[in-house]
Amino acid sequence: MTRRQEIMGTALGLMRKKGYLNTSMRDIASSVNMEAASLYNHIKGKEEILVDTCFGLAETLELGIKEVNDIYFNAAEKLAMAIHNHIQALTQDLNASHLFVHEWRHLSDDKRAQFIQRRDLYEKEFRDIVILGFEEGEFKDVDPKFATLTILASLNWVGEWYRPQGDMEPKEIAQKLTQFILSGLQKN
Amino acid sequence: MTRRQEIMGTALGLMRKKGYLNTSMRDIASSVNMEAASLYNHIKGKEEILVDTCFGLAETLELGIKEVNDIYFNAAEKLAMAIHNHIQALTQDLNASHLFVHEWRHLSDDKRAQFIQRRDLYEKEFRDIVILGFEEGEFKDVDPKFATLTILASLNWVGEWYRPQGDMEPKEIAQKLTQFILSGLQKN
DNA sequence: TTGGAAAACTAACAAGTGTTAGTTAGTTTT
DNA sequence: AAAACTAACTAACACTTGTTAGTTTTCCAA
Repeated sequence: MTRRQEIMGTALGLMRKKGYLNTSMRDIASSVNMEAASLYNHIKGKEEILVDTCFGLAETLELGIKEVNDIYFNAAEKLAMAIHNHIQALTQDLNASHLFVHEWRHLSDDKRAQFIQRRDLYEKEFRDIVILGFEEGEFKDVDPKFATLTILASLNWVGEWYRPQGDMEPKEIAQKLTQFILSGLQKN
Repeated sequence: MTRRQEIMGTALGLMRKKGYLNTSMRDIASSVNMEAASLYNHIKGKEEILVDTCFGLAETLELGIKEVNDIYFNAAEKLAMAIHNHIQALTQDLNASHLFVHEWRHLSDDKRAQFIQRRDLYEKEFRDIVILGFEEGEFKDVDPKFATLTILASLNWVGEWYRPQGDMEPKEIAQKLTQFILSGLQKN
C-alpha cells in the first residue's frame, strides 16, 4: 500500500465520521502521523480527495450498469442485476460511498457540474430499464422518473445502515431490495 | 413576521444551498442586512438554528404518526396515512427538511444523541405498522427493520427532487409512494 | 560512498470562523 | 422626565482553515 493510498483511506474514514468540511488537513495529517504540509507531497490538495473518490465511484457504477446492458436480459432481470451491482459498489467502501452520496455538493462548481451530469446519465440508464419493463408488458404504467428516483433512494440509503460485520451480506441486501421493489409489501 | 423568523428563514435557505458548515454567521447577517454580531440579539448562536429546526420537524413528524395510531385503521391504511403525513411535513418546508435529513450530524454531541433517539422512536412506529400488517395476514413476511429503512429512505429522498412549482403535489406524491411501496413495480 | 530524488519538516500567510464586549440611538414603560 | 428595554453598531479576540515556501532528513540506486 502506497503512502498516498494510506492517506486517502484515512481521510475517507475521517470524512465519513465528521463530514468533509469538518475534516481538516491537520486532522488527516495527524491520523497518519505527519504534518499537514507534508500531505502535499502526495496529494494536490483537499479537493483531490473528494474529486477522486466521487468520480472513482461514479466510474465503477457506470461500468456496472454497462455490464447489465451488454448482456441480454428482460427488464426484471436487468433491474435485479443493476441493483446487485449498485449495492456491491456502495457496500464495498462505505467511506467512499458517503462522499459519493452526501459530500459531492462541496465539489467546486465545474467538478460539481460534471458530477451531476454523470449522475443524471446513470439515472437515465435505470429509467430506461423501467421503461423497457413497461414496453414488455411486465411492469406497471408508473411514472418512470418518479419510480427511478424512489428506487435509487432506497439503494443509496443502504450505506446509512449497512454494517460489514452485520447479519446481512450485500448479495442478500440486493436480493431483498429487488424483491421489495418488484412486488412490494402487500400480499396479492 | 418577527425579525427572528426572518433570520431563521433566511438562514435555512442559505444552509440548504451551501450546507450548514459552509454558511457563516456573516453570510446570514448580510442576507438580512445587518452585522453578524447583531444576530445575537435574536438568536443564541449558530447551533440554535440547527437545533430548533431539527427538533421542530421531529415534533411535527411525531404528531403525525401519533395521529395515525389514534385513529383505528388496518395496517395498509395506517401506512398510507403515515406516508401522507411524512410527505406533507417534509415538503412543507424544504429548507428545514434539508437540515433535518442531512445536517443533524453536526449537532453537538448531546443534542445529536437526543435527536437520534427520537428518530429511532419514529422509525419504530413505522416498523410497528409493518409488523401489524404481517399479523393481520395482509403484508408479506419481510424483515421489518429492512423494510422500514427502505420505506423511509424513499420518503426522505423526496426532498431532493420535489419542486413546489413542479407537476406533482405532495398529496399525489404520497399516494404514488404508497402504491409503489404496497404493490411494487411488477404486474400481478 | 555519494548524488539526488522523495518525503518529511518548520514557519508563515491571508483569509475566515463563531462569539463577546462595549456602545449608541430609538422606543416603551414607569 | 427618568428608567429600562430593543436592536442595531464597531471592534476585537482567539482560533482554525487550506496552502505555499524553504529547508532538512531519509533512503535507494549507481
